[in-house]
Amino acid sequence: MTSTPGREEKDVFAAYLTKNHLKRSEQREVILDAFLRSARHLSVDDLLQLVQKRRPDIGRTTVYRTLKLLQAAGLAQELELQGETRFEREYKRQHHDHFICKSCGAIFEFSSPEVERIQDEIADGLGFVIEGHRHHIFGLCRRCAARPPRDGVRGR
Amino acid sequence: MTSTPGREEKDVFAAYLTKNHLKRSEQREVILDAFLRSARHLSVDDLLQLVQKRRPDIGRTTVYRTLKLLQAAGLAQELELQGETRFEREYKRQHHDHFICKSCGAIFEFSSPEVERIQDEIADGLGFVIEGHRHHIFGLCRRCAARPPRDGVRGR
DNA sequence: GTTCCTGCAAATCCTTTGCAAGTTC
DNA sequence: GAACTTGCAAAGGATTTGCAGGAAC
Repeated sequence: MTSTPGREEKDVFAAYLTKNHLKRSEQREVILDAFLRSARHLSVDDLLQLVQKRRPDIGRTTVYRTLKLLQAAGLAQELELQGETRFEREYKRQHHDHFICKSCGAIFEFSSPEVERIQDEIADGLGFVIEGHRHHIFGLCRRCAARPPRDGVRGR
Repeated sequence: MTSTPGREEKDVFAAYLTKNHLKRSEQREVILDAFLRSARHLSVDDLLQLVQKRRPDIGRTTVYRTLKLLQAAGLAQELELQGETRFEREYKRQHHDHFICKSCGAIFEFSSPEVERIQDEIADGLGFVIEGHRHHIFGLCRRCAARPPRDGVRGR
């Protein structure tokens, strides 16, 4: 019966810290909170900006370090999209993959149990044990496909 | 009727250079040749070493620059595998994706028309125009899955 | 009080760029 | 000779690390 949004993740993080003899801090709380409230797929800079709106004194280094912790705690996942590093929430989220629009930078998520199944079959054939996968499709989203291409437009 | 291995690629490269008012050079030939003879999935360092076996005076910068040309000419493709940048041959190769063994670093290729088809269907549903995709599966290869895990062993 | 955190500056790593000298056309 | 290439050193961008001072336990 969690009520506050992100409550569960915050508990998980607290437990992670305790278990590893680490300490809670104002900074870590602000960073986690910003991460949880944020849109998906943030860059380190995106997150830093969000964080600094509330606490301008929090440094980039701390954001990097906290993101590592969040990953270790299973709350965040790193993504390499078109050469850019991004982070998204991971906790209790269904596995999914990404479409990336090369024109406007929009990111769409999708998932396909069928693809997962085929993957498993192929892996079995090779005797390969799957731990994870990344499946990125890039191209043009509906809007950009409809729109006449404008050079050099590459949003985030 | 090409006979020399890589003959075709070399011709393509020569044509690319001519078409773009670029010049041939000993260095570019050595680098392309090393690239074509090499195993798949080389890092810049791998390639540099191969090249320097024959011509120790060729610099890293030139390898970077030549790889850009090879990509532009459609001969090489860049791959981001587990945070490492690698290059593989692209010319007239069937599209394929990769399994990466996290323990020994081995890379296996696979392809699945079925997965491609499902992808297309999903993209259609979103009105998305696919330009390409990257599908990486990581886990343990047959040998490493059978072997007791040894800490810290992470080959290339 | 001890251990852990934080922010800064400095260090790394990978890749690109400026430039003077050498090559190719 | 004009235009392009090369290798070096320096610059860049992203991320990590050393360290002294500050906070949590």
